[in-house]
Amino acid sequence: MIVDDHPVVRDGLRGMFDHVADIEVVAEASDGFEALAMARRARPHVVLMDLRMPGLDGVGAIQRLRADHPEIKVVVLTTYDTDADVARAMAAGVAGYLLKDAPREELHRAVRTAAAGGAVLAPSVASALMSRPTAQEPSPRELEVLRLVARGSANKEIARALLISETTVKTHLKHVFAKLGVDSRAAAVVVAMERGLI
Amino acid sequence: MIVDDHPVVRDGLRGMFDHVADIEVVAEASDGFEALAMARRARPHVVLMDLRMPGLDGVGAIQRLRADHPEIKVVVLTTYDTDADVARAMAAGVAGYLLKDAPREELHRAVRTAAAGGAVLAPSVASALMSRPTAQEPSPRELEVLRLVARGSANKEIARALLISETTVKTHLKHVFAKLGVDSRAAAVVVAMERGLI
DNA sequence: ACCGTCATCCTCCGAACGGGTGATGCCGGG
DNA sequence: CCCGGCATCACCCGTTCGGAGGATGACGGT
Repeated sequence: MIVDDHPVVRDGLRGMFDHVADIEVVAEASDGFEALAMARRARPHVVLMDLRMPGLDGVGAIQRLRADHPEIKVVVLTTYDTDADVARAMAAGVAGYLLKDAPREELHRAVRTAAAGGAVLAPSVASALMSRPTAQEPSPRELEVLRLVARGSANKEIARALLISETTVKTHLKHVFAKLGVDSRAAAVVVAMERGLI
Repeated sequence: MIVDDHPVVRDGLRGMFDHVADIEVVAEASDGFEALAMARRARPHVVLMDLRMPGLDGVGAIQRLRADHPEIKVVVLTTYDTDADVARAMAAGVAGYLLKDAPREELHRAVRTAAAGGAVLAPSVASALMSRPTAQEPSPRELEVLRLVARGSANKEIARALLISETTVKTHLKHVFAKLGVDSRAAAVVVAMERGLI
């Protein structure tokens, strides 16, 4: 099954599997909700899933999909390989993570490997997983503060918005700085954006 | 002609025009340089061009393409509609700007319109163009300062790095804030990243 | 029962930031 | 020729940040 919100990509993928004997495209969906509904009926062995989609996004869809149908293998096929995307996909339990610049042979191989119970990772994704031994993720509350910082809010404003004291805001930010390895709010929002945290 | 670095997208686009009588895909390219070489031989009427590509990117390719073959119409087909992307594409003289979530009918229509000398804009792109009457772009020097801010540098460090006084750095930043409509360095880097300025 | 994480709060303080006002020189377009 | 944008610099001043200490309670897992 193919899940992607771009008609162009869906057509391209279907075409790539058109003349492949051992792979059949049994369904297509353009967002997460549609994917769940289609999977229930079509019962695919493997799902090729984009991550960034309107409505229910890829990670949410994967979580529900794997809860409903643990036997279905999910291979992520996306444009981005940011730490946050990769980490969330891995946590959701995917069988593969490929980038959209992959050639058709790699896609064929990935689907077969996944169907056989194996795992497939794009090279850049593999290295992204390696290069984060101490990847400290900010807590939900810390991210909330960070998002307001990204909007240009001062600590005092953030305190008012979140109904906490300014001291607490500063404490949260101190922890965020430590976890992101920076020492200023400007650098923090840049790192957070690059990692897809906000 | 189709220009996109993703094989999946190229296949999808070719498939979309496969059974369309009045449109023929005469060439494909996976980056800007290849696009220039192919255009010279294939002489397409219309080029569907992605913007973000390895090597020579879309805007650079469009500029050279229009210099060499002014009669060729270029329609941008990309995932993003950031101000900077749209503005640069428009400045390069494109006949259309569509997003990759466009349905096939819209693509057909766009190619026909472009071939006939018309212009096609995705709705969100049109509104992006509208919503910037006073879109003040920071000057090169100001962007240089902003990039260092995004690295987390303090004004004093920026001054040392650029061999200017701290006062000058603050002046540049003051102007950047005014142009971006923000009042803090954190918000400035966010806006700059969203607009593709840094 | 204990330890780590999260979330909340406090004080003190120097450095950094952002706003205001003003000035100089250069350049290019009207 | 003059005006506006750019780049450079100065001084003042109030506010904000970020660092360095600490502290408390709640929760969840070992």
